[in-house]
Amino acid sequence: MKLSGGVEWALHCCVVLTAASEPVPAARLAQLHDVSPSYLAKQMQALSRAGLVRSVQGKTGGYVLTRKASDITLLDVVQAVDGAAPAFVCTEIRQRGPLATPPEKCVKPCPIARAMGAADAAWRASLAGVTIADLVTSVETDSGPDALPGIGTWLTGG
Amino acid sequence: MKLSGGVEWALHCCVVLTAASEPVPAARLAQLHDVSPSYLAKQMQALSRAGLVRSVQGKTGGYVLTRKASDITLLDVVQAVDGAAPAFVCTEIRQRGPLATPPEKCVKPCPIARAMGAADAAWRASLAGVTIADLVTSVETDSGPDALPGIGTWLTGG
DNA sequence: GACTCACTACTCGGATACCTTCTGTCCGAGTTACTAAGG
DNA sequence: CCTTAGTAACTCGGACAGAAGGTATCCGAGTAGTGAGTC
Repeated sequence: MKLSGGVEWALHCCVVLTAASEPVPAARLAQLHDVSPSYLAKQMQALSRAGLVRSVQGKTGGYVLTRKASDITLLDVVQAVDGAAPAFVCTEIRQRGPLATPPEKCVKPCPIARAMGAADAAWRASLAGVTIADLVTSVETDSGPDALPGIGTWLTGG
Repeated sequence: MKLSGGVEWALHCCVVLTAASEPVPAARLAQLHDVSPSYLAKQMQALSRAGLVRSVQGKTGGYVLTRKASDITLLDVVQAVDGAAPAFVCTEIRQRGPLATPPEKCVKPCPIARAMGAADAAWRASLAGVTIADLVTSVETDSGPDALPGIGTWLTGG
C-alpha cells in the first residue's frame, strides 16, 4: 500500500502551474523541484493523457492547465498518475475451496469487499473535496502571498 | 497504490477463525481457501507478530484469535499485514531547488501533505469503524446463520 | 495398573529465489520561432 | 520595407534498462501427543 512517488511531483506541478499563464516546459518544472527531468516528464504525460494539462509543442512549448484550479481536485491528479484502480481487489476466494459459497449466493460483493470498498470511497471522497485552488490558498497562508507569483515569474522568465 | 493481496486472505482467515475454538493450522486455512499454504503462513505470521492471533505449536497446534471479534478492527488486520506506513510520504521537495522554501517557514507540513494525510486518516477511520464481528454478522445475513459454524467444524474436524 | 521416558509426527518461524511493478533514462517525431535572402 | 523559404533549436511522446518490493517456496527449530518399557 504505497502511493507512487510521482504523485507528489504532479501535485506540486499543478500548484505552481496556476502561477504561470504561459506554457512551462517539463524540464523547467524539474529544475524548480530539483528532480529527474525525464521521470517528471513521464508524470506530466500522464496528466496530459488524463486531460488535466494541455501540452504545447515547439520552441516556446510546455504544459498549461486546461481548467481553472478550482475545477481540479486532488483525486483527479492522483487517479491520472497512479491509475483509477481501487486499492483492494476482491478475488472471490469465498467461491473457491471445498466449502465454496455457491455462486447463486454471491449476488452481492462479499462483506470484506464491501467494507474495503467503503474505506476506499471515503479516501476518494476526501481527495475529491480538495481542489488545487484550495492548495494555492493554503500555500499563500503558509508562505505569504508573494511566494507563488515569484515562482510563476521564475518559471516563465529566467 | 495497490494493497497487498495477502490482506484479503488474512481478513477471511480472521472471520473463519471466529467459528473455531480450537487452534487451526495455517495449512488447513489454506486448504479451505484454496491458496498457497506457504504464502498464507507468511500472512499468519504477520498477524501473530501484531498480536492479533496466538500461535500454538505442536501436533494439535495452529492459530487462535487473541481477542474477541468485536475487539479486532479491519485497520488492525490491514496494518498487521501491509504495514502501518502511510500511503503518501512527503519528501519535502518544497525545500529543494533554486526557489526552495526556507526551513524556518516549514514548521507545518506542506498543504499537499496535509490534504493527503487527511484522506489517509479518513481511510483509516473507515477501516477502524468495522470490526471482525461486524463482518461475521454480514456473512450470516448473506449466507445464512449455518454457514460459519459449518466452516468451523470443518476446520477443526475433518 | 500407574508412572516415566524416548520417539514420532506435526506445528510455527525465518531465510531463500522468482517475478511483477515502479523508478529512471534515452532517443526520435513534430512544431515553433528565428534568420536571411529575394522581390 | 515586406514577403517567403529555409534552418535550427526546442518541445513532447513513447520505447528501453535497472532496482525495489511483493509473491511464492523451502527447510530447520520447537512442541504436544503417543507408545513402549519399567516399577
